[in-house]
Amino acid sequence: MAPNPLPAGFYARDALDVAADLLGCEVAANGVRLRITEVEAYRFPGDTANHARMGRTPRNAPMWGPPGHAYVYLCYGLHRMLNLVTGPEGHAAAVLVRGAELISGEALWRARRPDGRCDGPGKVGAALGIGVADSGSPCFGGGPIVVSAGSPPALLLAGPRIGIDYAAESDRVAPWRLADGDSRQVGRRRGLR
DNA sequence: AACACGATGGACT
DNA sequence: GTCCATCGTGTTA
Repeated sequence: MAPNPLPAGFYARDALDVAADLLGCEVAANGVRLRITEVEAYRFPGDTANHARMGRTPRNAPMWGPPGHAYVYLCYGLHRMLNLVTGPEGHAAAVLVRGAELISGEALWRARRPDGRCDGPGKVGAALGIGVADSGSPCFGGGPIVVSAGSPPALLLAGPRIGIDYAAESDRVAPWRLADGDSRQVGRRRGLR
């Protein structure tokens, strides 16, 4: 029997623990394969930065569904952001993929990211060529986005999240953004340690 | 039906 | 550091 590509319990734990496990994992879509270098946990309940904080809506519906699925949304009318849904069904937590390094698919990567940068969530979405139509699809086989095991970082950094000024102070300062300290594909290093 | 705004990125000072 | 493109979404009326 083939090993389950989704490790038992991998997505049944707190989003912050899953975020740490996702660092170094690989994500592939539309001909490009990347290694995840920066992530951000959106916990549930009680996280005032979480898109699901006000309850279920058509957009955030995948967050309330089973773990191991994608939640993709359009930000600022321009950027497609990739999240991986965590926790059991009904637990609307997710991990935002904020940065990644190229593994393969260089031609497409160059076409989508001419400057070679992939140190922000909108850039990751662009590099993978994903769209909101991919929201809700499975991420461990059978879907357009596939996540698999990779090489974990030797140096793990943690720091406050970015771009959530609307959230409560406690949620803004919480070190729920994680990064591979040895990677160049990491956004604002300010606050990471 | 109208409206305010964003889990950003890129250009610019 | 500042400015703002761009449009789907959620809220309010």
